[in-house]
Amino acid sequence: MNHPHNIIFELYKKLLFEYGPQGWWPLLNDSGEMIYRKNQLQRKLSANQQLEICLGAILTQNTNWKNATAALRNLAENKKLSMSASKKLSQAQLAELIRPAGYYNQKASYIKNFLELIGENGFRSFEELSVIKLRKKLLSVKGIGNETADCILLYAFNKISFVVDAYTTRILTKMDQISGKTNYIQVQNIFTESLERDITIYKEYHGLLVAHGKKYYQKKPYGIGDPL
DNA sequence: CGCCAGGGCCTCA
DNA sequence: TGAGGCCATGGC
Repeated sequence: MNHPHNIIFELYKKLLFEYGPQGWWPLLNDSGEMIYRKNQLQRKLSANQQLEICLGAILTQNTNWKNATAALRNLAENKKLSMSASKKLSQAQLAELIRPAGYYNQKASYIKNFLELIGENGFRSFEELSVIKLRKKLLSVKGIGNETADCILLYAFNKISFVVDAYTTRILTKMDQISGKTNYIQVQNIFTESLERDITIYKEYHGLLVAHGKKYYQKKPYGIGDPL
């Protein structure tokens, strides 16, 4: 296998050494705390957990994860984190529950669109689709763009698709690997072409980039004090 | 007070 | 295709 950007795999190893396994995607426990599953990433998710990941991916769009968590907690406390219960909510009821996540009217609409795609048969009917086909279906939903689709693919459907977020772009820009006009797919390709096709690496790498990004790439100018 | 958070859509070139 | 405006709460 070719590794045109060895620096990408080198960065992964450095981040893993620095921060350790991240256990993404986090899930709510019964006490309403977000749990990162560092030692049981391989365990199969329940349908409700798959749904929680999908809704979390939409709720956290351009939004602090704490705010998205508060919205998910509202849904959980009201027993709405299941396909059947969530589909019974009106868009206005949904918007009220997810209010702390911000953009709540837009996101309520986006979530309704997503639930409509999944339909009555739930996630099972999608699991045999190729990652290409499922990605296209997700992108056809109004409210699901590249990053949200890849989060859902990777973490909810366990399909290999690298997630690129704002931190990823900032970190690679600082490393002179991309420029301001490198688009999403181009950044994603840099990772895909540089890494072995290992879903555990994909899951961990995105979590590690976020951990690193939160520490050094929040304030401008980005990357001040980054030791890597 | 201002800035921004684990984006995406629409409009207009 | 891509730049700019818009969506909104909560933390700091």
